[in-house]
Amino acid sequence: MTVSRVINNKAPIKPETRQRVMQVIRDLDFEPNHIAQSLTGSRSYSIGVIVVDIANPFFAEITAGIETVAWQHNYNVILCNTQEDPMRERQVMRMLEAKQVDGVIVCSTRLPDGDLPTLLQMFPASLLFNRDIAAEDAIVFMLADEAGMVSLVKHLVAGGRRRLGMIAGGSRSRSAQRRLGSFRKIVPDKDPPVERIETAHIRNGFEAAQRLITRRPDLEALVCHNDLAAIGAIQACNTLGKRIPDDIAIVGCDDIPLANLIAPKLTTLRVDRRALGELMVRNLFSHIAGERADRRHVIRHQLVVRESAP
Amino acid sequence: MTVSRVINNKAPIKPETRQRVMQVIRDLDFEPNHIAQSLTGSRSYSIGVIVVDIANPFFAEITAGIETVAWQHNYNVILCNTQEDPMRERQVMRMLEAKQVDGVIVCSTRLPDGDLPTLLQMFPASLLFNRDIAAEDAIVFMLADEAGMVSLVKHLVAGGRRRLGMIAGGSRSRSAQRRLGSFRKIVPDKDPPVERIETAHIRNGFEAAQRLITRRPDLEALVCHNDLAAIGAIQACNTLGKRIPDDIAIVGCDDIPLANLIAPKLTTLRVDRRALGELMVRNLFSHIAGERADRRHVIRHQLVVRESAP
DNA sequence: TTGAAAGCGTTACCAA
DNA sequence: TTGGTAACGCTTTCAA
Repeated sequence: MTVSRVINNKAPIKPETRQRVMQVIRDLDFEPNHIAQSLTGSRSYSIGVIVVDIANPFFAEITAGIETVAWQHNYNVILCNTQEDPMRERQVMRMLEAKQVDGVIVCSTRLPDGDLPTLLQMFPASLLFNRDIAAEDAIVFMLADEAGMVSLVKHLVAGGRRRLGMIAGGSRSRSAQRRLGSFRKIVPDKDPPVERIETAHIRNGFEAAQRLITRRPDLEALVCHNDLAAIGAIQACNTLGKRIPDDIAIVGCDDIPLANLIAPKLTTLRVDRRALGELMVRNLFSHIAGERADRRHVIRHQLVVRESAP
Repeated sequence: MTVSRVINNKAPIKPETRQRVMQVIRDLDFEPNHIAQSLTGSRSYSIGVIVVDIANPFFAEITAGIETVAWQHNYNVILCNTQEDPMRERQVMRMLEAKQVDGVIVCSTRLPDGDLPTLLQMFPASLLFNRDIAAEDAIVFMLADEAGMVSLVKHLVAGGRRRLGMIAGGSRSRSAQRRLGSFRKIVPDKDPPVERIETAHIRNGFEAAQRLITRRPDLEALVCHNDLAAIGAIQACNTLGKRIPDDIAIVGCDDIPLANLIAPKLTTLRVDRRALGELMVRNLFSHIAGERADRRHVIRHQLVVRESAP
């Protein structure tokens, strides 16, 4: 008991006793058993991080940020990769409950709206990234997709470009819906040409751009769902003999490393993933600590102007 | 007790009792408490994965492989990012011990040889990736850097190239030492030109290649420590007016996504990171299960021939 | 200021 | 085939 008090820095302890205990702890190389600590019901000092794909650099960097801060708070991270499988996500949550985690961060959940509240309330605290839902106590972090699109289009229009087209993302992706919706709303043209691609990869971006430009050779700019699609679009322009940015401007989203390496360098939107991860855990922890902070957070992209749309 | 037996599928249980218990478990939505299970001393059903940088796609993909198989075995992964800090690595291990993990996988440890055995023996099972050490019970997975270099050089020589140079990695990196050593040993030239770069990034590769080519304009091929350096070298060749692969061939290592996107596409060495991760946990698990499998494993790269050195 | 007793949810062991 | 009891290593509560 006395030892427990020393370890947890709890009064009252006579300074001399404390010293003596500390010495023995050192001598014995004693490390308190977290498992037993958790069992007594207080804290497990671990949080669950659920991501759809840890091999995706976007989530890997967020996770890196999360882990850094978690470690500073003496917490560890139980990493769960769902591989986009809602079933798996559900199982993972049950497992995290059994492991008594003090909180979860769920990135881009694939679970239906209806299931989320019930599942999340198994945890003392929960945070959803990239999924807006009116869950009772969940913290929500959203990317400001609409605002990002606004800054992109404003930048293009300010550069004197009027006829814009878009290569939009998959119809089931919510962020794709938000970006496309916002694009349609603010673009000068009332009925802008749009091509949807189910997966936003280079190949699809290439083909979509070819179709778009062939259909509307007078396009002055192409807004792409993400950088990969934009890189495909750049290749399509090369193939079709369109000069970038003189004939047509190209913008993407994400600022992947390649965006700054390709020629021409890509104008795009960036969000500091690592900082985002750090911010999210901090929020989760203050929630765990019972502080009632804001529950809804909107993270804005930063416009990165490069050669493809100066 | 009876419930425990049902959960763990242990005899003897009357089938009818089993059914009755199962039903109640379903009705109550009962999930056994892993924490308590761990405390009784059996298994914690979690393993620690220690990586120097989870934001590095190389480790992120290995981790993805590990997580997949761990999940199949009902295990979870406690992810620890050491950020190349040996101190942190030591602390992380103590923490994992306190968490009673059943095993650890340590990727590219930065700890000195002397400390490793003591630290690793805290765990029921341990696996080292990319660090060869004669630790008692640790499993060791090594990349066959030497063999990879051999296949690279053989390929270049078979293409009729004799005068090879190398952009080698940092002097403190063991894999850089192995690759450079192997290069020197098998290259036709007895004293080949070599430039070392401390961090193998594009910028450094660019500069090193410029120096190398300026010093030895007759070079027929450049072997680079990794793909990033190789991409820098490609840019340097463009700057200096050297045509690839006609004037000079370039090869890298790693097969990062960019290697297949850049022009010319890069000839390089690949290792299937995800499969490697899966292989490693499988090994760890059979070790945990007490099966005495091989303890030392060498993973060979695969030569990927592309345009930069056909 | 210290420590004895009870309890956290499970499993090992043994008795019924 | 079943279930009572002790034990895992800690913290909470209460008494000394």
